[in-house]
Amino acid sequence: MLTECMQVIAGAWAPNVIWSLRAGPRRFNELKSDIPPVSSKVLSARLSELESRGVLLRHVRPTSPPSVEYELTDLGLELIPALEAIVQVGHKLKQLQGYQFEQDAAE
Amino acid sequence: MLTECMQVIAGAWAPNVIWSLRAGPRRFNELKSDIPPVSSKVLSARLSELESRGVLLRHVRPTSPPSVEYELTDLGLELIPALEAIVQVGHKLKQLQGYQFEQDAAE
DNA sequence: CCGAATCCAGCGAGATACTG
DNA sequence: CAGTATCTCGCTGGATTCGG
Repeated sequence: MLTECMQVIAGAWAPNVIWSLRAGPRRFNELKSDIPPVSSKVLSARLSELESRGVLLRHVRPTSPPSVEYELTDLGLELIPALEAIVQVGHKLKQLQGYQFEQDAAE
Repeated sequence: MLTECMQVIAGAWAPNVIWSLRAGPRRFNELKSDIPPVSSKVLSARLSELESRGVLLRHVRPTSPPSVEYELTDLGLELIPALEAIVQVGHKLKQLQGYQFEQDAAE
């Protein structure tokens, strides 16, 4: 069970995508800006995976230039507290024993 | 921040190890039995990583044959609710839209 | 029983370039 | 703007073997 369920947030930058969407819908290039090291290819792959898993929704607006918005589903929103809990533990580990993390500007 | 904190549960079978230890201390081969597909090498690697990160403790008992127990630290225990939340979402996705998971005997 | 050492293969991520 | 198409490369995990 655990292993399969973990697939929901598997893949590079998947947690970051969910994290970036926690405050509301965002567009492709906004997400790309939120997560500088991610490439278009990988971001695109992750978004389509997360969509097919029911974590997020994709809205295409027939404007010119094209505009696509992504937002979390109700189920996707339920992942936020989980990620927050992990971040909490990470923080405490950092403080308690000076565990070295790499630099990362994003909250 | 998120990215570094996620490192705490990174690596194959790391979440499973934490999951298996949630009910109390377990020995190396018990963990290996709990997580059939994991190899000794990887389990060993993961345990030492998780130990160095402060997620779990390693107790060596000077018996013969050797006996080593692993148990979660307080910080490690804080990860349990996070994993449970993810499992909850996984379950709901499975039910709501018949998303196909692979077979897995473990709870 | 609990690992460490070695070797190897695969997959997935990164870079780059291109399109509607 | 929002992706897709290739290609390469490196890491990580699997299998196996050996040791305290």
